[in-house]
Amino acid sequence: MQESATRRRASTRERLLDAAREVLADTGIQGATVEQICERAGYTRGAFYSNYASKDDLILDLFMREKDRMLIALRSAVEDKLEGGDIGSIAHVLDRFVTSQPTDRTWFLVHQEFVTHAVRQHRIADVYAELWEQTHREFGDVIDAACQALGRRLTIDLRDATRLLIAIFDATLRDAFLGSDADEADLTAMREQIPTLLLALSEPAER
Amino acid sequence: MQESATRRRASTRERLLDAAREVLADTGIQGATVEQICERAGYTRGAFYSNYASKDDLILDLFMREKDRMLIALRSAVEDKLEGGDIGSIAHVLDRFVTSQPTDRTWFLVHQEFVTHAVRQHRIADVYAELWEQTHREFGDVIDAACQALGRRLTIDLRDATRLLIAIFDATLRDAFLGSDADEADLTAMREQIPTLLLALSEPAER
DNA sequence: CACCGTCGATACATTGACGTATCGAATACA
DNA sequence: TGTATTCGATACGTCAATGTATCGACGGTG
Repeated sequence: MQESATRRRASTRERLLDAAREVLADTGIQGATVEQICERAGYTRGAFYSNYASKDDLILDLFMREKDRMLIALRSAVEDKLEGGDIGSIAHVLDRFVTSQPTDRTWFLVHQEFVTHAVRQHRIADVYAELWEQTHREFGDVIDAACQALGRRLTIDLRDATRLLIAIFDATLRDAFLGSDADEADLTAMREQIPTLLLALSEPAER
Repeated sequence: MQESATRRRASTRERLLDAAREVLADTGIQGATVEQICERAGYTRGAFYSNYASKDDLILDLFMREKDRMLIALRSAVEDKLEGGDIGSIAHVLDRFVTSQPTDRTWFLVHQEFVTHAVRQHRIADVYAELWEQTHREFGDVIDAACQALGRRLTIDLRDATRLLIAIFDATLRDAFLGSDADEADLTAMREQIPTLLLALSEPAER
């Protein structure tokens, strides 16, 4: 059977992708060399070229894996938050949702590269577009549900509200890592702002 | 005199920086080669090494020039808008201010590189910090003045409001360039949102 | 247990980017 | 106009990264 062979193959690919993620955060896509990636993964370049045709090939694979992982995490976070039924304050819902997102330096840098690369290359842009659309949908659902649970209705378009919150989230991460060399972003300020903002942008729902 | 000599020198540096800006937008900091930059500037590598010790050296110079240019443009835009005395609606003030900022693809990509680089390298981070702080101050002044002129008072911290608007601005650019390969970002949606947002986040000032 | 195929390591040739050293030309100054 | 200096071009050596080709080892299979 080729099962075991391909399983081994899948395993080394995982290790290569994990290593690529780290190296990429350190030195950027262009700065990362195949050798660095292999070294960190515990392989030599032979293993690499046995699995990927080029660095670009691996990058694309990494992007797709990142996208899938993010969406899975996002979706499970949404389900955790929404299906509990026991929704507390609007602060709690969004707060726990937001803090369930990865906020570490490596993640930020990888996705920063992701965006930049996507703006330049159309092949990547397609992958990103799907991630983007799904993220919007899931995030929008949470906001929507939170408002309903609190008996409020947005005074602006749900889509705009979603974009707004995502924008705040991204800017907060960026500012955090620009301002300090901590490994985790400090989100306390944002966690206070978001509920305030949502209250300001909604009104009691007529019933 | 050495005046003319240094003037010539300054001129080639300008051309090198202009070229670097474009190449950098195309291929990123790491991807850009000294040769590419020189070629686009109409020089050979000899001219480069006569002016800069390394690519990093030039990058730092470019960042400082970009920073200075941005702040000058920002400041003159603020003066234009505020000293007219004839402030129309809140939409007009912020609208004209926001649209006075550069919103082209090259600009976006260069500053995307800028941020990513600053997160990784502390020397760059210092330059960025100054840009960031000044931008905040200028932008905050505009918001403040706009509110006063309209007889409204923010219900949230001015600093938070500023961060909010900048976050929207940045996210709008990013989304625009991710979504299409246009050379100029479409800002119409944002230009409608911002006044709405500011109204929602302020109340009539007691007088 | 022996065979076969896959996977990863090693060695090699090639490319291209870098930085230096040297040369020629343009420009300033007497 | 002659001379000195500065700036940019050319040519070179060096080094690092790439991709390929080959070899050995390990694992599945009859």
